[in-house]
Amino acid sequence: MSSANSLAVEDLGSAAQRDRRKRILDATIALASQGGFDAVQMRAVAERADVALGTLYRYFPSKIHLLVSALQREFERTEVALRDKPVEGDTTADRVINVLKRTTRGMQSDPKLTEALTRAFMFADASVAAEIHQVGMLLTSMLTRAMYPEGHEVTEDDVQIARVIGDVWLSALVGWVTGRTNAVETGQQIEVAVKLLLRD
Amino acid sequence: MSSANSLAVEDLGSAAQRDRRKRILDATIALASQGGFDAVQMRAVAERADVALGTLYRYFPSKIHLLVSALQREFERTEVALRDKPVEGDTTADRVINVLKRTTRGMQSDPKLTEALTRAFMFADASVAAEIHQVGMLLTSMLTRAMYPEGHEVTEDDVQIARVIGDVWLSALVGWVTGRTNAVETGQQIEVAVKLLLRD
DNA sequence: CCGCAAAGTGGAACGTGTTCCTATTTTAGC
DNA sequence: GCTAAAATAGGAACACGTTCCACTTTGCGG
Repeated sequence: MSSANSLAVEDLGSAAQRDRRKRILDATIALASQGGFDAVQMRAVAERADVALGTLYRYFPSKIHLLVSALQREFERTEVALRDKPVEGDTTADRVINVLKRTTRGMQSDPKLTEALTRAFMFADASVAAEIHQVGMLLTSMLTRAMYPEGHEVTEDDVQIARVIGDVWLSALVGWVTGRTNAVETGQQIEVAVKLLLRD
Repeated sequence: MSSANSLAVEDLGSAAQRDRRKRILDATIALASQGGFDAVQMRAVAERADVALGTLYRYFPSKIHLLVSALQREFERTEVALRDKPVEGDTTADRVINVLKRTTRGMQSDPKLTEALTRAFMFADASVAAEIHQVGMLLTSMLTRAMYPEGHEVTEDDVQIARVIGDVWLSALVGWVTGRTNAVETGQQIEVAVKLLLRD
């Protein structure tokens, strides 16, 4: 189970190792941001991160692991940023829509990067389940936090609704990434779904 | 726009060409069914379809196009089968759930094939937009037909709801394909979403 | 400080998707 | 039926993800 996973930050003992990991993810983001999924080439990442190819594979066992881990780091940063700026909006639906639109806008401001991360996420197979699960939990918790003001209890139903919304958001993102929908339509799609799901 | 698309059946003049196309898609399905996405290797498909590699690429410009076109053909067959057997169920939600569960069961009976087709669908980039769009339309129309008995007018709102349901179904399928959820959970996920979305 | 196990380096090598090129076969128009 | 164009065959070649190996460096327990 754990043999094929990416090395998480907590697993890394020395500062040099944490730094290597950071350099690798930075290089990944930079290349993705510039040329999308195809531009994230393992040799290029290794070179840019000043790391041997074998080392890169020691930290991240595949290109997909690498990109999903990069997504995870970005998402964690987004979540921290959200914690600082509590969500505005009077109703549950409004707050959720605001969170999603803010996040979506952020991603749309760097289309190539979003394309790379989204496609990696969707292409991931069972070996990336652990990393994918992490991202899914982050997304769900971002949404449930938006649904309720501080301290409110979150029921199992709420989690299910959040998951459904997360699913729709992902599908909308995929549609946008693949050029089937534009930014406006993506926003509408999310709004429709949230309003339908949170109309109480 | 059209330069990079797969050759559709309508584009093919001669019977020999239609037959080649069919052989290629048959080979694709067979290989996918047996070994999943990775087993669908272009050389293997070409050999099994008794076609040169160059010819394969002339019919389908990439592995993704090939698999998405195979998905499209399978989906069209599913839709035809559904037309014959009208959906049972008293409420809108029941009918939609039945259609989706029936389709999902069909896919789960051939996990490798489903894995191959689903991953191709999710990995597709902008160059496959046309084929993807076709599949999306098929799915939406399957759902709207399930929502209403014959002849009822379908509003824009209905289409939007159908799209949201389709999104959730796809995400659920991806979760199942990647081993994050099992068959039961997948069914529940769909049921939850449909009940939330069609509760009027 | 030594010695050794773990981690990292540099690069060759392999598999599979994709491209390309040259013959050969099929098709269509006359 | 003949010929030019299009389609197909057969296969070499290339790109990039991935694996592997021999060597060097790092870090740590004694």
